Amino acid sequence: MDATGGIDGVLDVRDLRYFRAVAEERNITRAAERLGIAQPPLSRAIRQLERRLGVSLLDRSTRQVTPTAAGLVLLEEAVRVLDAVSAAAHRTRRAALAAPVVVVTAKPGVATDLLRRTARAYAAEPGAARVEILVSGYGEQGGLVRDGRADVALLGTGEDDHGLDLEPLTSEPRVAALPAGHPLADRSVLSCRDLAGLPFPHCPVLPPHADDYWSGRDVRDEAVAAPRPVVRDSSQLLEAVALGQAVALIPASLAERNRRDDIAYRPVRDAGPYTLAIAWTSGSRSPAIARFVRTAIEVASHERTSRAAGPPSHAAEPSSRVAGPVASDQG
Amino acid sequence: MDATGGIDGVLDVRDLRYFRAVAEERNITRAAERLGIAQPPLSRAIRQLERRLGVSLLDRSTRQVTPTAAGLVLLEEAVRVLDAVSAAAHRTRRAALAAPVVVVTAKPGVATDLLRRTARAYAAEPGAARVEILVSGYGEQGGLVRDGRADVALLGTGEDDHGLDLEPLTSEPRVAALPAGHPLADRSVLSCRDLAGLPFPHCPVLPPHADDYWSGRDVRDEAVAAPRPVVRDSSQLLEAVALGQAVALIPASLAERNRRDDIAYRPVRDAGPYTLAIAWTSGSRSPAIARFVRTAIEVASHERTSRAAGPPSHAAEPSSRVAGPVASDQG
DNA sequence: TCGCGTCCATACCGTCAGGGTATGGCGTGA
DNA sequence: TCACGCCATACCCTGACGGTATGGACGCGA
Repeated sequence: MDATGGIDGVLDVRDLRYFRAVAEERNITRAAERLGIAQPPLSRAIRQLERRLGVSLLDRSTRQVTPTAAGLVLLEEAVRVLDAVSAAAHRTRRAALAAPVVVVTAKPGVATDLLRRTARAYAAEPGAARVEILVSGYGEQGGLVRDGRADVALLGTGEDDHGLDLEPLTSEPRVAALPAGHPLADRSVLSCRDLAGLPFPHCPVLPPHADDYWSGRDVRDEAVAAPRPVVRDSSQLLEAVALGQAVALIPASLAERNRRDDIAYRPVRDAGPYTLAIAWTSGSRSPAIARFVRTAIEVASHERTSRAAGPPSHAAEPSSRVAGPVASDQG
Repeated sequence: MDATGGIDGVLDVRDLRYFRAVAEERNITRAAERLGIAQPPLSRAIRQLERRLGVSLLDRSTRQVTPTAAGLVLLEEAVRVLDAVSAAAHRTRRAALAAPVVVVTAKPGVATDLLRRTARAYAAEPGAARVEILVSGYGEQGGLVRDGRADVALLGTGEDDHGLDLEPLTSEPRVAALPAGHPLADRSVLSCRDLAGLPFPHCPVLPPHADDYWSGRDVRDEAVAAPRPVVRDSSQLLEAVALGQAVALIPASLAERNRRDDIAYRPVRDAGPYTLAIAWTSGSRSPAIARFVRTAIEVASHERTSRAAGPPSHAAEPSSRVAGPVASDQG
């Protein structure tokens, strides 16, 4: 039970920070300067880590180090741990504040209206915590909740929602945004096949495989040779489209609010809808968060029923997921 | 940016292990011997942790230490982190094995049949990983997946499933198990109200509030003065009932397989069903796990359709949850 | 009320892990 | 073939962490 190593002390936050840097940079020297330490201690730390785990984590060819299969697993787990550690510090500090605070976030443009209305409705409830709204860029929401900087986020389902509990709020069709002169703009309706291979924008904070969010499908298999512009919010996205650098699948409401001559919006027959959901830390036991989530669901449901003129396909089905915020809410 | 403290190095696995022990034991001396260190270093470590976080974590009355509100938050987060760290080590080591392995677990009695059939169907698929079946006691399944000792678990929904992705497989009614001579055994059908205040068994590995699993409702509010027998598996549970120490809500199939004179089973009108689900690490990207989950869903669905004589309420609705195992399965 | 026991905090000390600097080895590309 | 880039090894030093000894506060029982 010692040669193979117990599980208790083999991994440390420091080890995981170090290994993450190396596995991501694929270069020990660069990783060392990213970490602010010298290269030799980092080399040694990684080797010690491999010895303690009894597992080879890196293939060390002379020009670069590449993670082994086990190394890739550890990288994924390391991100999870580091998020959890950061969350622990953030949430503990927030819990120590004199007045309770709920930090909510959403990307600007798509979801901030709903978020503001929810925050207002929540603030009107008796015993509500102070609400702090954090504006964030594309694809940042999931990370903000996971590492504890935010308690609750509004994000599109499938965006970056693993490890979070979520409840759908609203759903709307997605349309293709094309540069005005684009050949496809001549057609009145498109399908996902038409869009294959076109340059979809790239969101810098998401892992590469998450890019299927913008394309409505999985782009991992395809050799995406086309240069992919980097965007951080909807105005950058639309600008990239207008300049002919990209096409994108965007929520219909975003298109409606941004009618312009240099962009053509076209329905896409088989594109999945854009579903906006509220997300929070999986298994959170905070009454304030549970209360806020419930308020958001109510606000969204009221808005659906009040503007009942809209097509019924715009309504999100309530999730059948069993786990909700489990806090009993008598505070 | 230094007085308030950054987030980077304030928390360490060691700190969280230490704090967890203290917060759970509510006694530094006992926590120290549980950790296998002397008391003074532990005292110092906790104080340093408080200083680094800038947060008071413990109320130190003279006879015992009790966690503050922030301390309770940190305790919850610490458990999460420690599970994730343990999972990182376990999964990395498992990923380094020559032949890929999927470790699956279920409690004995209720779910092992389905698990075995799923394992057999999975093993027949091309390129399947080796399946290792881990038997576990009541309420252990969630923890086993969270800390990485298992990859996949079959468990009842609501049991201990936070932080896991899950997909319902089968659903069946729950019945009350009563000692043969119990007054309620005279009635042919019961309701949850009848059972309020009765001694439901206690599962040692679950946190106290999770006991509502056995009672079908939330027992946190009630002053449960009745002594609660501790059970670890279904035979212990039934024994406790037969001895008159407990009553329990159990899946109907378990009752059918354990007909005996000293226990009376009675339907409970408003008790929620027992839903068996397959659970895996939220956001897991392993093709083998995704494949196993899919096989389990197919096996369960085949069994539902094949014995179509059963009442339709026994069929679990497929979850509308968007996130499934995200791996593209071409391996 | 006194004394004892329990429990947490402080003081002091030794060890070793972790970080820094210097340097070597190796492969690649010009 | 030379120079550069990159990783590994050798060596030193600082400081963090754990142990022992001890003090102080509070509660309880005689």
